[in-house]
Amino acid sequence: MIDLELLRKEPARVEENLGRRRNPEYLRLLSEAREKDAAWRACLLEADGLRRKRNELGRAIAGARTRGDPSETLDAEAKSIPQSMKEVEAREAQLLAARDALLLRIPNLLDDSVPFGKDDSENVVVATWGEAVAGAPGLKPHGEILEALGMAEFDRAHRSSGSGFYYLKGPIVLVDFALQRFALDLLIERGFTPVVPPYMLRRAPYEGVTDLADFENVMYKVEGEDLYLIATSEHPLAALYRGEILDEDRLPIRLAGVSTNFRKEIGGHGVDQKGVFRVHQFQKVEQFVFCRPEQSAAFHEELRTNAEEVFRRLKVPYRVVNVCTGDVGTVAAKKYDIEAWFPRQKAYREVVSCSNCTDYQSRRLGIRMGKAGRTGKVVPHTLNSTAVATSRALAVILEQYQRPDGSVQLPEVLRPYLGGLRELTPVAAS
RNA sequence: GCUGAGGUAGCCUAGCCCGGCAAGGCGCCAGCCUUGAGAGCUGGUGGCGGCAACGCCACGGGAGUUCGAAUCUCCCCCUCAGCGCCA
Repeated sequence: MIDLELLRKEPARVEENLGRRRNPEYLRLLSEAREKDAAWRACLLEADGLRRKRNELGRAIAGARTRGDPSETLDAEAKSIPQSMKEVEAREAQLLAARDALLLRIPNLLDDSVPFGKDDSENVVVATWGEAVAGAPGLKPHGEILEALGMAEFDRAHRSSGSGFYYLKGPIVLVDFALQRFALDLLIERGFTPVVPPYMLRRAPYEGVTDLADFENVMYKVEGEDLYLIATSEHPLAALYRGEILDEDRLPIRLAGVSTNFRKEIGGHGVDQKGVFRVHQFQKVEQFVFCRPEQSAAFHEELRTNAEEVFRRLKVPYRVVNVCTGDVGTVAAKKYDIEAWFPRQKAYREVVSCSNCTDYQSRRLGIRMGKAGRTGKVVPHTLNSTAVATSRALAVILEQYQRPDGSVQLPEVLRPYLGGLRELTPVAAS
């Protein structure tokens, strides 16, 4: 949620910023929210006046009765108030609810450094690492390799659970866990506290962390319960301190979330329909930070550096893009994507998303910061970034490290976590 | 799932039976005192609206009764404890 005070004081600035998202709907929401706010304030004044009168009369009646001198005139006058109050108070509540509902649908304000553009084709490359070398002609898609190795069941998973699901079997499971542990150790070394969060959240906290449209498009809802399966551990981590005042002396808070993530909508189908690149369920180690407002730009770079380090150590070439205004999403003020080089597809594809959400999530979640024992009005900033999503990392490793004979070498950096396993070779079919 | 106890300001608590301006403590801030810190003493302390004077609001949420609800009635939510079930 954007800052209401800012909207009142500098509406032109807010409007200009929202305009950069090139969606006229947002400007409409904005002007409507301003109208409702003004109407609400006028209505509040009116209601306050009535309440004042009621309180004064109430006190007069109580006083008269204490003196043993009840007044019928006062009683009669007091009786006439509730009727008019009912109407005004209903209008006031309705205006406030309408304003807040509008505010919840307005996206975050964009950072000035976000490039202007219509969609992901206009994202701006800000860094590249490693050499993007096209793979040999015989390279197989990662899903085919997994099946050939006997380490995945796609057809059976599609029958048991539907498309977008998979069984991983055998040594590839160890690689999945190794990736998570490798990323987690790297983050712990850099001051992050590992966290296994709830994999389901109630609706109210969930509305604090995400775009309302996600509820229909992205999230799985548990039938008969007020619970949603998490789409990323970012969400329960953001909700961890909902409604609390963070002690500013204990900021920043660096958390490393480890979870399975569930997503209903998984995007278009392409070359790698069979595989783990786009799936309804995957493991991820996530970076999350609560910090002072003035620090968030620096932390955004820190999270990006950590994520880059994961892929450098895996020796997977990548590039970093500054995601443009049309592609940045509702919650983020600025977002970097890291795109790994897939040598068979001869393309860079997204493996990491790294966002500075500024005060948007904190404000929706009612999180403030302050000194111990005092109430804070300052709203802390939140940031999140993938460290590693194993589905995507496995996909790129299976392409990058594939050998002509169909076996797959494993990244050296994972060896401490693999108990002597150095390569993937076919296992007996079952 | 059953039974019980609860939800009051940044935190902890009283008030509820019996309706009439929400009391106290901790913490925090300021002043006094002190070589300094602490202690002690005094005052202050949340949100919203308003240029301001000031007003209103705030007792989990909603509805009702009433001139007036933390307090009475109804519905709902959440937390904790015990029991049950369970990897």
